[in-house]
Amino acid sequence: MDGGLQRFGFRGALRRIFQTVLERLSAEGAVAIAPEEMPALIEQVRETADPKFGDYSATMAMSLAKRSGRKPRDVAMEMIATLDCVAGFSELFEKPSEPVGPGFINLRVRDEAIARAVEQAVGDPRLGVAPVVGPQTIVLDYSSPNVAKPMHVGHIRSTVIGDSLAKILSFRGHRTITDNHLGDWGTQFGMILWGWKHVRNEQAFALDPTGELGRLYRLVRVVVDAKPEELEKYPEAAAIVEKYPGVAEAVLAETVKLHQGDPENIAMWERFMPACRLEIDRIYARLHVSFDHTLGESFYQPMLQGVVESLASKGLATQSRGATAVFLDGYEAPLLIRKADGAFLYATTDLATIQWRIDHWKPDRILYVVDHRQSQHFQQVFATAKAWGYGDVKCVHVAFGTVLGDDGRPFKTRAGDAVGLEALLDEGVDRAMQVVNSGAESRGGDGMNDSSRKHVAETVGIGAIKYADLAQNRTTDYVFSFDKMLQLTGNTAAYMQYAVARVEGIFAKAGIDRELVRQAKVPLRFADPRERALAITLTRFGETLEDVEADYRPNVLTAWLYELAGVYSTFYDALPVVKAEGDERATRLVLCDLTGQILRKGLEMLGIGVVEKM
RNA sequence: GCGCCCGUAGCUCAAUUGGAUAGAGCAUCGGUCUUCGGAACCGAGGGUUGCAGGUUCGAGCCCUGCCGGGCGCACCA
Repeated sequence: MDGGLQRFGFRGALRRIFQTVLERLSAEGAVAIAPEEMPALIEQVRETADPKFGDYSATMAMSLAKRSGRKPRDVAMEMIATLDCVAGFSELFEKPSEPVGPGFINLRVRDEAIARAVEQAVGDPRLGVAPVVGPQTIVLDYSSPNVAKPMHVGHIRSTVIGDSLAKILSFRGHRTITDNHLGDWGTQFGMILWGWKHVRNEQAFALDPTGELGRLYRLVRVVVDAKPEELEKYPEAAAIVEKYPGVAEAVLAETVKLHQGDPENIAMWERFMPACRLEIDRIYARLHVSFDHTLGESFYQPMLQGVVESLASKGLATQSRGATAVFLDGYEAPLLIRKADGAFLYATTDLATIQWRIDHWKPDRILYVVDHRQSQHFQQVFATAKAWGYGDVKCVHVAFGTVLGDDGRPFKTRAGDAVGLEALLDEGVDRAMQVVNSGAESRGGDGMNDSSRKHVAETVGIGAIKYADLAQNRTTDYVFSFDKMLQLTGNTAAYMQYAVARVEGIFAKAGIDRELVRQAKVPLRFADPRERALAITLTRFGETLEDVEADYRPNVLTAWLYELAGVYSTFYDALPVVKAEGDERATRLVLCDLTGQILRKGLEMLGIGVVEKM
């Protein structure tokens, strides 16, 4: 017996132990606890803020004491007395003598239990991470670029965060379905259609299809949206306004025709789409991001009429000012699902998408990794879906902030356009190459040839861009800075990639077979506190992933990996590994190997590559 | 006007969702070591968490009111 360690990890096992303790206290009438309160209470078992308090602490005695009118320390004392009686407790933890302060119960994991956990993890494909209790089917909707316009810096967050969450949830044991909900059917396509019909450049299209489509999109958008004074800056657009009065209406009319199946517009759409798809696929390939499905807005087009009719038949949708609208309590503006001119809106598509996903995939959850500016939209869509009868699925808007430039303003080029994603990746790789070269020079050359340097620069450059985004709490805006993200110290991709190369380099350099290290089955002993500190950190990988899922925040994982790298550095700096002997050497080699495996796996789940030499 | 989000060290960010002395990196200053990959390690200074109240054993986190910033609010996505 391992006290449930392999199924739940230390924290999970301890939470179950405390649940038993609380149930017993409740049954004895010491404190009344309703079953539905239990999850929140046992979550009060967590890692200590400071190692001097032990490894885990439980704080629920203090809140429970208040309601039962007893002294917090008395309740804590009673809980401590009960701990012994719970199966598995004494195998894993040392018994605390008494509560600390107002009623903290501090717990220390037995060294032997840590050793067993590390021994088990080092040869385990899951690295000791317990699979989630109660796996679910989770749809992740992310990236979702608009195919009519080039991908820009704004798409990086959704793509990178979504990709990472999918990998993490999947490793946890959930069934994940990733779906790229392409914007391939909206008004922006009406702009391209109108532009193509009136001001196209066939030659340019033949050479660079998406370049020409992008030009048309930008041009027509200016024509439609720009204020008179802005038009002065765009003579070409001004000329079009002059020549074609009523362009705005004409653009919308093209969209309506597309939506109603006009053969000419459909044919153009079908002609343009392949080039648009190739363009974005090239970027995904470079980011190493892929999707299980790419069902764009157009996929749901045949269902939209039915969505509106269904909502109307249930009395949810009504006619208002010529449009079809869903009025919801608590919102001033209704959710519009059909325009007065007959065209459908993205709310309509979003509702059809929920319906389709539920019908075909039966998900427990749908996550939308989308810009925070759309939070009201999603609130209304989710509320409408629920009223419509699709309330069983848990829809979550995983929102994130805006990418800002060094000046704190939204990240734009000097001309005021959004920064193209591809150019951004190129610059990141170029700068990484400079870092790689200067590092090689300072060491007097390192034997890397051009192609391997190129590979390292690509891995480090792309990794830096992704990591900088993932390392930041997604809810806040973030300042994009190449200088910061490419630093070699601190919480950056390069530092983490270097950490992996350094850890794993030990084995190659010393000619040690890692498989033998894993299979040696030598009982681990921790003679030095730095060995123990590293070992217990290694056992918390699963807890970290659990916490990532709780709030869909990859930065929880980056922070923990960085902490692990730091704990490892302290260990490695102070204690010889290869030069050690006997059990000491065996113990330290296992710790190094597992550190390398976990850092590598962690970066993999962030979508970040590693290199052997850098 | 209504609604949502944000305000933490000089700068960029954390803070286990109400827990213990608010932590990192950069920058500044000091120290270690005959390099198992020094792109290292150890340490110091630096904070009235925008302001003022409130709730309680305990508040950066919850409530109220201000100040400052961002975003959204009927036919774009």
